[in-house]
Amino acid sequence: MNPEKAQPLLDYINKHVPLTKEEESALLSYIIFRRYLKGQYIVQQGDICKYECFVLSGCTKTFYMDDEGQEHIIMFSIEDWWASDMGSFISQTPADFNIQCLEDTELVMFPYETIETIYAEIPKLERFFRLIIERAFVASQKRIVRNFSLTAKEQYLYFKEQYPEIEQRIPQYMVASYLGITKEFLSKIKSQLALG
Amino acid sequence: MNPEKAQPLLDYINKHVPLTKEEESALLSYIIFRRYLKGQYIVQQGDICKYECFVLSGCTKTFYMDDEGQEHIIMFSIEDWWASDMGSFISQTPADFNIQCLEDTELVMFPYETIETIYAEIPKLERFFRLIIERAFVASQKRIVRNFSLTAKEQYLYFKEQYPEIEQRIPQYMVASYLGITKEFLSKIKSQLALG
DNA sequence: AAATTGTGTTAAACTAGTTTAACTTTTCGT
DNA sequence: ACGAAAAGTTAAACTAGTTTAACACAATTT
Repeated sequence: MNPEKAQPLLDYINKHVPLTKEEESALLSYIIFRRYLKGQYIVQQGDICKYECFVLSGCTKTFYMDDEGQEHIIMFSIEDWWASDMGSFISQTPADFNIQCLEDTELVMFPYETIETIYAEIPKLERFFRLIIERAFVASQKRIVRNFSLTAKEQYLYFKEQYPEIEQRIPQYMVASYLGITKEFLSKIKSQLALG
Repeated sequence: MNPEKAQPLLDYINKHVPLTKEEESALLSYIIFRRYLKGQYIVQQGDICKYECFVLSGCTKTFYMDDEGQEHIIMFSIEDWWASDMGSFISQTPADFNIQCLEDTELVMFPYETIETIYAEIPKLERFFRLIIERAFVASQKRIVRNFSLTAKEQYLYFKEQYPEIEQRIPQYMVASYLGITKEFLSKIKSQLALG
């Protein structure tokens, strides 16, 4: 892939595991640049997730539809974040999640067919992925803790504080879905906060 | 550490990444065997978590105390599972969680001071930890999904089905805490299930 | 400029799960 | 075997968050 486009990814990787020029160009030969339009799906529930995606620009939501047709947003991904259904990717089984673009989005895609080659040829990247998945796991556990111990209002305030950029870029009903509450209740919370 | 005691760990690792005899004995020189009694703490909230622990026998609970002094159980660990506060371990910051033994428990402990040496000397183990953390992350995400979309009764039935061994070994109020509901409500759910 | 679609608000009726409190049963140390 | 402590049950009053439904206000499309 085009080395210029890949710079934000290389910068991100180099923060965790410094790569040589040779390793960088080896990596570039195994990954793919791709552009999606707002509304397009990167992964659809039931499909096999064939890529782990690093977001260069734009914004995606990862969500699933429950049996009643209700959408539940699991995460948003913006610049320098990852987007994939990891359960589907690592075991090549049908995806639980949809990943859809909320803006025009540019991605670097790590294909499943080349990921083992990448690990074998550039062992530092096996370390890199261990490090970022460790952090993702810790973040996921902390989210479970918040679900248990915070009220909806507290969770909303936490979201605002942690992801102020994201709140600006997405409609409020998606924030509600991410927090696991109804849009009506989030509206109520916001009007309470506006007064007090 | 004593190779005989370590066999369940080696079997577990070999399922993911087959090790040579040399690699096995190198690993054994870096890890520690330890026994804890029922009630003892392996990690205390606020301390630095210095070990990642593999459970050889026994059972632990990982939990935290909220501001109101309420205990919230995050996970149980039995034979062939891991127990640690990964957030604390990987960045050597104060632990969010307590880990306490619910039975007399035997562990293999991977010390923070030797973990980088282990990765450097036995690169397969960097792969091994990547693989198990990937799975842990996927499991954690699935738990978030269940929290969002299942009722308390459904979550209880899921727990029973997934971890029938654990339910036999721990008091019911701890199951309630793990599910994020009160013991009184779990009691009600069970009596409903006993009828219908 | 009108019409449609997507997004946000308000309020009343409702429900899943909590709180409190009194009670029963089981487990455990001596 | 006994008493104390830990674990589990029941039920009534309560509350955080849902549902439904009607309305308001953009933003796009025609």
